[in-house]
Amino acid sequence: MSGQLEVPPGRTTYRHGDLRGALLAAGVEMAEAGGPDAVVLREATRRAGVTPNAAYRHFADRGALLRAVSDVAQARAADAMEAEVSAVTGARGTGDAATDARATLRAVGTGYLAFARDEPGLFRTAFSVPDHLANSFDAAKAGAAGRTPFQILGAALDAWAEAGILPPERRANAEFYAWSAVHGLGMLVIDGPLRGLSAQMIDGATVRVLDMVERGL
Amino acid sequence: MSGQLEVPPGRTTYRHGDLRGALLAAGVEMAEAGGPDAVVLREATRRAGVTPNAAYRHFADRGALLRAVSDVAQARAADAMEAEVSAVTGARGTGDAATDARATLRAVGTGYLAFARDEPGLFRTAFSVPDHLANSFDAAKAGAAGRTPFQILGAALDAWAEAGILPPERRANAEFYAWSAVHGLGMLVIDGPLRGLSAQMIDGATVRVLDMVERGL
DNA sequence: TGTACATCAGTGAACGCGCGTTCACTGATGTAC
DNA sequence: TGTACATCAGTGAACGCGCGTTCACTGATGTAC
Repeated sequence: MSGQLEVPPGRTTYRHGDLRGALLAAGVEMAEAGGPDAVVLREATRRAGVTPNAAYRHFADRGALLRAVSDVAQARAADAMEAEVSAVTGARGTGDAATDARATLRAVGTGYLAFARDEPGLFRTAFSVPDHLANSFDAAKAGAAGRTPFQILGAALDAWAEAGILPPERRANAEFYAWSAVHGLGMLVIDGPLRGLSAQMIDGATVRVLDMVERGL
Repeated sequence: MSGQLEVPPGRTTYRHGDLRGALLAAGVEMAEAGGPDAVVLREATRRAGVTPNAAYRHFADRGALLRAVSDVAQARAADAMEAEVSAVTGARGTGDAATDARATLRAVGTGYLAFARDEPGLFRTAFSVPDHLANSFDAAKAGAAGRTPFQILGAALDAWAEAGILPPERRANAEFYAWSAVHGLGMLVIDGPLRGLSAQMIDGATVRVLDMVERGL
C-alpha cells in the first residue's frame, strides 16, 4: 500500500530483464523432460516467476514458443553432431580425402543418433515439429559452430563429392536419404516398436545402418 | 417413469452389443484425423452414444484404448503393404528368384510409405506409440492376410537370403536397417522438416531411399 | 416351459485439474527536450 | 542535470473448455434349476 508496485518474489525489479530468454529456457527444459507436448506455456511463465499472460508480450501463442524451443533443440543436435565429428576427425585428417569423408559422414550420423538417445525429448522436439526445408538454414537452428544439422550433413556429403566417392549425379538431395536412415532408427528406438532394444543392440544397429548408407549412397 | 430403463437415443437396447468394438472404431477414426494425441476416451464414448465411464468396462484406461487403436493402425499398414506387394508381384513372379525378391522388398517399402502419406494419423499411431519388438507378432497387428508389418518385411528379407542376394551373416536384424530408412523418410515427410516437399519430390526420394537400401543391405 | 436369481453392462453425477487466452489496468523505465 | 512524458512489460482476475477418472447405483440379460 506504499504506492509501489508489488515486486513478485524472486525478482528485484518490476521488469524481468530477459523474460523471453527465461521462457525459452523453461520451454527447453520441459521439452527435454517430455518432448514437444510437454512444452506448456503456463508452466513456462510459472518457472520464470511471472503471470501467465506476460508470455504474450514475447510469443504470439503457444505455437510460437514451441517453434522457438524446436529451434534451440536443433541447435543442440548440431552441437552433438559437431562434437562427434571433431572427436573422430581430430585436429587433422588421415591425408586421404575419401577416408576422411567417410569417417566424417559416419560421425555425423553417430552424433545424430547419440543425441536421439541422450536427449530423446529434445530430439523429438527438434525433428518432429512440422517445419519446412527452407527453414533448415535459420541461424536460430545453428549450434555453437554456426552450422545447422542440415548444413553439417550437407557439408559431409560435399566432401564425399569432392573426394570422388559420390558421383555428382547422386549428390542432389543426398541429404534426404542419409538423413532418413538415421532418423528412422532414432525414432523407432526412442519412440516406436524398437523401444525395448538393448543399448548394445542399438549400437550394433547404428553401425549397420551407417554401413548401409555408406554402401548405398 | 414407466419403470423401464431409459434407453439412450440411437440405441434400441439397454446393452450396446459391441461397445468395445464401437469405442475402438471411434478411436481409429480419431487417430486417422489427428494421430495418437487425438485419441480421446470421452470422445470415443460420445461417438458410441454411451456414458463416459462405460468405457472402463472394456478398457482399463485411456492408454489401453490407445494401444488397441495402435494395433489396428498396424494392421492397416500391413494391408497397405500387402496390397503393394500383390500389385507388383502379380499372380506369379518373373521366374528369377533374385529379381522377384528385390521387387517384393521394394513393394514392401513403397507400400509402407504410401500408407504414411495416405494415412499420416494412423501411421503415427501405428509406429510412434512406444512398444516392444516382442509384440511385433501379435495377431491384433496383422492385416487381412494374417501377417504383421514386421512379418511382411521379414518374409521379404528371407526371400532375399534364399535367392542368395543377402549373405546369411547379414540377414540377422536386417529388418531394422531397411525399416529405419523408410520409416525415417516417412516421419521426416509427414511430421518433420521435410514436410514441405512436393509429392513429386517425395516420390523421387522414395525411389532413391529404396535404391540405397537395395545396394546397402 | 416357467421361474428365481446373480451378473455385470450400463447410468447419472461429480471430482479436481490445468490448459490457452483475453480483458482492462498500472506504473517502472527510457527518452526527448 | 532536471523534468515531462509516452511506452510497453508486466499485473490481477477471469473465461470457457474438456479431459480422465471415481462413486454408488440400476435393472436388462443369460443361466441354472
